[in-house]
Amino acid sequence: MYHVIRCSGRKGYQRKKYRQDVLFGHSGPAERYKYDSVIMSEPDSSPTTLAPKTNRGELTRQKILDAAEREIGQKGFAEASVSAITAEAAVAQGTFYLYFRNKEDVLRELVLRMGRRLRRHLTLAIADANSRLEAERAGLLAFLEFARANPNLYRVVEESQFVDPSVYHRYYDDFARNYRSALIAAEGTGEIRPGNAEIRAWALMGLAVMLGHRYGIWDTSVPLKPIADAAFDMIAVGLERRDER
Amino acid sequence: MYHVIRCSGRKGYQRKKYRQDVLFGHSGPAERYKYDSVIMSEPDSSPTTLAPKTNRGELTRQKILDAAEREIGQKGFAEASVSAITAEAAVAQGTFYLYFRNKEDVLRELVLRMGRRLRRHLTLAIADANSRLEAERAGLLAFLEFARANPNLYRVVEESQFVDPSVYHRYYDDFARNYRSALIAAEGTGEIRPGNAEIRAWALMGLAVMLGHRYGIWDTSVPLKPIADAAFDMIAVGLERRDER
DNA sequence: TATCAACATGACACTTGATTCATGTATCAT
DNA sequence: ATGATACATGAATCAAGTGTCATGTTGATA
Repeated sequence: MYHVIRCSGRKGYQRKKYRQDVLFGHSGPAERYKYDSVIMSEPDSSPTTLAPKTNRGELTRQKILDAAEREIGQKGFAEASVSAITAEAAVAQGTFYLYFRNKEDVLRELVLRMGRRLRRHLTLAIADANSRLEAERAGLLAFLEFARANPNLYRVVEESQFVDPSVYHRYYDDFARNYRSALIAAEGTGEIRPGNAEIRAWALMGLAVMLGHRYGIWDTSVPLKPIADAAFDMIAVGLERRDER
Repeated sequence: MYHVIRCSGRKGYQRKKYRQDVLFGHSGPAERYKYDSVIMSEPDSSPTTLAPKTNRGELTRQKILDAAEREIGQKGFAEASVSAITAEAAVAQGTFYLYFRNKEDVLRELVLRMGRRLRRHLTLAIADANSRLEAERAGLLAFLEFARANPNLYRVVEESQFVDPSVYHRYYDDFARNYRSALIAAEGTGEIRPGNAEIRAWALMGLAVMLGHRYGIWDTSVPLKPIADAAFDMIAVGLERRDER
């Protein structure tokens, strides 16, 4: 014996404001939702009630994530609606909220995904470089190739800057930290000239990001190898004319 | 003798979709709204009916633009509402639509404003450099200073990428073109090593943009001179260790 | 001081789309 | 089978703004 009334008494419906201060107004602990742990590691350990507990659930979650990557990557965060994402994923709207608290949440997750995939890609590409400079050249090329192959993820990361600056910063900070260490190590072995590794790391990232945008996303026709080589040449040798002698 | 009826018969209300294909669905000529002409020049010559025709109008327009710069710069495009902008500008909501067709329009205008101001700033900063490399160093520092002094405009430009990719591209393309010319000229005089000027230009812009974000916007406390110097050192001399003798 | 563009106002009609929730369906251990 | 738990559904709700328009107000010009 049950009631046939559907969706009548609402209750505390209250739209959350996107971004800024009171990001997730109510739940205190949710604030730390897996950031500190997962960003550098592989497996997903979610402390909230949102993580799927079965294989079926994980599959659905991935379907939604994939759909979101395409939708947000192509239309942008604002234009990509949850309904479009769920339609694309072939699940009901409500299913979305089984795995994500809101649209921001998927975006955050996608930034992490990008971080993991890119890191893996770069690690492989650099694996058999014999020097830092060689790694630099290979890494740059690999980055450009990754950008061209994953324009959606690429855009998602850039857009995260405006949706949740903190993930965006964390994303770059992570890469910067690693980069910096690598440069310092290379200084130590005398492979490169001593210099400010921190600033060099950010400068090199910026260089890669812009070229990735310009030649990976924007202009997808030109071959990437010459681009990487030309940029590498500047990085390695500098603009200054070397005196003949 | 007039009627007291207010706002009754609506009519063809029809929300426009932001961005993409049918950017401004109805009016054909509006499509070309001043892009080709104004982007590089100073004065505002607007072919539509939106341009103010009196001094009073121009003043109001500027008030709105200033308010929009702050609102969009701080809250981001999505969060910045037209009503908040007009409130900040101390004008009525309807006044907004006297000068701009929609929120996108102001953003576009702000990107142009950024372009003009930055160009002027850089031109002045570079004015008395005696070589391309000196100009490079001075320009980089000036850029970082500009970014730190104009965080709102800086963010607006970055966000334009997702609101109207074409203005964003035009913005960078303009700078790239100039930059490229300067590099080619410097090659000609033997001030710098020959190389791919196009790619160098984009690489250098990317480097500046990232450092501007990192040390101009994100971390506003560190002094900028050392940053510019360190980055310049890498640009000029390169990472490669120079063999002694 | 009459006239008329240009400028300004602000209430509100109208959409959009995020989020919730009452209800259903798989799946699996016992 | 039974029950429990996880997963899934999608119609309904409702806050948030955008863009419009009927009506005032300014101020320059004749």
